[in-house]
Amino acid sequence: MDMSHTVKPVTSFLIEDILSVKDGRGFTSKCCTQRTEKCSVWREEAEKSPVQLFPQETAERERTESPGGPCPSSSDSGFSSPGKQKRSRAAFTHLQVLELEKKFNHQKYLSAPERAHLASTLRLTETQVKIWFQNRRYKTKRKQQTSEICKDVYKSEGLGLREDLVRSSLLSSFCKAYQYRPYLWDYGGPWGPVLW
DNA sequence: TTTGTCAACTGGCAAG
DNA sequence: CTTGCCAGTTGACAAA
Repeated sequence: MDMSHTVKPVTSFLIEDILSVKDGRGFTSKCCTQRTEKCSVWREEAEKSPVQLFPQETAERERTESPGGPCPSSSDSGFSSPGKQKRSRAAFTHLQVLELEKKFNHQKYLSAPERAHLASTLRLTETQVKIWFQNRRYKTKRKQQTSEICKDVYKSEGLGLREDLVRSSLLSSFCKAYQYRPYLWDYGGPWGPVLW
């Protein structure tokens, strides 16, 4: 973990906080409170670089301008409607994902300068790149863990007989289905009464 | 309507 | 104290 280079994060919730915009959950947690205290610093930062004021909106706008072209799945800006604000989820372009994946395959962790460079190259915010790598690492880890669990289950079940084929396919679909829901394994284990 | 995906988020922790 | 990471959750959106 490279901590030698530090970058002030300008996350979307902070910006929303600065602008007194709240999402459904509000910003009352300890973490948010702590970070809200830093808003004066980040407001300054945000004023210096207005492009980061609305990372998601920026990403939306940039998506339409990016070489990959607009992503059909993105239609709302997330900040357009007055009153209750909708949380927006940026959908990165194929090109952006491709480059991110390429970089990820090469290195799992980015230093601040590398992140900044990649962000500017892909016309994303540094926060978006950071979060993407974070999510990507976690996703990889979960997939790996799940596949190992499934492998162990196959082994311990001693599959191979004809009548086990049905169960085998059930196992396959189960392992596939729950690779993104690891917390479901906790209900008495994967073969607990809830599932079987 | 339900389900799957994924960016954005929270909260805790560790490093410097 | 600040920052980034991990683990897990939320919510928007598309596809089935």
